[in-house]
Amino acid sequence: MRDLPLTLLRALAAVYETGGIRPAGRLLGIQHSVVSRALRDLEAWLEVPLFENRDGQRALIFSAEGVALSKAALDAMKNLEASVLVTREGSSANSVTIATTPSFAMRWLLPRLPGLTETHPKIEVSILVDQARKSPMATGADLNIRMGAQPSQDVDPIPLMDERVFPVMSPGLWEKLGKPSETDDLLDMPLLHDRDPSTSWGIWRKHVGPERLDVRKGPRLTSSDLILRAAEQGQGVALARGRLIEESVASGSLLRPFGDVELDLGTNYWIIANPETGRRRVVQNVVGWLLSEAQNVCDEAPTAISGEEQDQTA
Amino acid sequence: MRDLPLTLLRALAAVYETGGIRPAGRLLGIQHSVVSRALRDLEAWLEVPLFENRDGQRALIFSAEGVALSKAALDAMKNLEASVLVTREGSSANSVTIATTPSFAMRWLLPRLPGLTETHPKIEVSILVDQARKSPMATGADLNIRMGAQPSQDVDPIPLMDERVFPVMSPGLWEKLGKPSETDDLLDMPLLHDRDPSTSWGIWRKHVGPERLDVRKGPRLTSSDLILRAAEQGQGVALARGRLIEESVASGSLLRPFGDVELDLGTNYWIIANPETGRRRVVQNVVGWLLSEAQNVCDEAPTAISGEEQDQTA
DNA sequence: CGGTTTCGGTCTATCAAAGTCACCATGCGT
DNA sequence: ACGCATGGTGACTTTGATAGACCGAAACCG
Repeated sequence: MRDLPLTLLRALAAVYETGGIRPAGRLLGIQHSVVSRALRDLEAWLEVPLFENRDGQRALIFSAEGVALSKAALDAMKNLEASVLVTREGSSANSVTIATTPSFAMRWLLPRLPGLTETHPKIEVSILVDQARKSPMATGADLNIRMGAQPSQDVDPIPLMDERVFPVMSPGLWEKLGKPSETDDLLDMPLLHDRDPSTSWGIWRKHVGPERLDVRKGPRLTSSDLILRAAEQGQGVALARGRLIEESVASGSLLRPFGDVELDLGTNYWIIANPETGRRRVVQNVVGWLLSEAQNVCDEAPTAISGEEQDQTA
Repeated sequence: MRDLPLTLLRALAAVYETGGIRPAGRLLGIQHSVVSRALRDLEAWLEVPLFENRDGQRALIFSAEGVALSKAALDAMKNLEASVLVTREGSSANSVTIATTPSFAMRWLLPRLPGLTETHPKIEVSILVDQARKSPMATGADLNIRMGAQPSQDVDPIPLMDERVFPVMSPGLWEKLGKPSETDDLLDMPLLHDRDPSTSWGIWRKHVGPERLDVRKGPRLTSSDLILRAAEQGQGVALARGRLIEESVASGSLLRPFGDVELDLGTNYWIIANPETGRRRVVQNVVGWLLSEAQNVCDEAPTAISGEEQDQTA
């Protein structure tokens, strides 16, 4: 611990994140020469080459060790960053920090936040977006919302809501492709792929078909949110989580070419409360609100919307 | 990321780990004054108090935020440290890094390592001890050995071996207590408790009894290894994992007061291979060796020991 | 009670690490 | 050919981490 060259590792993390030395310098707000020197010093200190072509003039290539260490360094930096944020914002008695994935935060949580402010005006919510590469509570957030099958480990998760997936595409692309309406038409469509295994075309093909579907063709993006954006821009068909695209379907930026054909994932969203802070009153209030929000949309109940907004929607 | 005061956070982590400013200074190999200033600067930068009694002269008390941030900082430092170690040692083609818990490394893996060196002389094994607070492969180790129920998440674990737990104690304590032999005698014994839920007396009472057993009395130690050491020193009865105390029972430093009464946990040790490096030949060799070692002791076969050592044991 | 050791806080001066700046060669689009 | 991106390098500057000495307070011990 005492000898860890933290600044050098930070530089490495920045290089890994941005993919270059000058961009890393910009990210860190320092000169690129410092980053360059940092990499050299780090390699000298480790006595292990982190790059393949350190001498060449063109874009650098990470070695296997370089990738591994960079990932770890970036991870550590992100963790620290998140923890610092939580420490800063979580000091108030009425503040609740929720950690979740970018896509869920963007597509489900953020649109509903105003409702929480109305119900509990005093609660200050901080949303912490992470990649869930750490164990659930490592960030120190009060609540953690995770997607996927039940996390079996030590924690006991609260089921938030179920999920189903189905293909979606932009209206523009739909018309361009001749308004397809049968799942067999997927064969001729550009597919958009996700890293999330529960929204993989392989599962869809297995349960719905068509069997001849080639699940390898098409671009493979790293974030569900990116996938949906690509779909909205008409770049292809995405297998979407129903919960995350309610708004896009309602506003017409995405449509379901195959009607109600969908694949049920069962309960797929879980709340994991921080064992240390999760029992606080405010936190429990937020949990209750989350559960009620999930209910509202799960069972129809468009009439269950609180009165104020009806003027605008009407 | 660019503004993270890494050295200050490292100082905080050291203070958290050692419990004091001067000790932290010793740990880091710097003056205590530096640590003191670091804490002050960090609090000023965060605008959040990390300690209750920063002005007082006596041992400092962490605030809630202080504990949370310190944990995160220490965690990040440990991760970085481990990754650096892996990067340094893992650069050879014949090196395999195994990450596991302190107790498993100490009680099962280390004693068997010489055998691996005999079977595969060229393989260089590095053992990385961690606390598993991170997601399985965050350290970059080639193999990860975990205890507990099957880790359901994205990874697909290889079952290593099963486990059973039973009470053990030192021969000295056993005689002192009048050589008890019935599980009901547990009522009058000092119990040693573990953080590991699968070796908690609560589970034992539920499946074996006695029902009146008070599972709260007795010291609560943080590491399985500590528990076993305490038991060997006659400080009480520990609920031990059978796999980890074979040597102690064989050498007579621990005994099983209740004979064969035990609680089966089923498959409880898992190997998780690093998806990036786990397919390397050497790594697969080590996996094979681990599995065969687990077999050797699982089904009797004391005769399966390779010949050399029989002289000494006879 | 005084002696000793430990604790943490604070101050100043110092020195190396981290950073700025300027310049170079290279490759890639136009 | 030109502009603009990429990295690499060397000389200079600044700032932050650090050593070292000193202080007061508390605990321990005879």
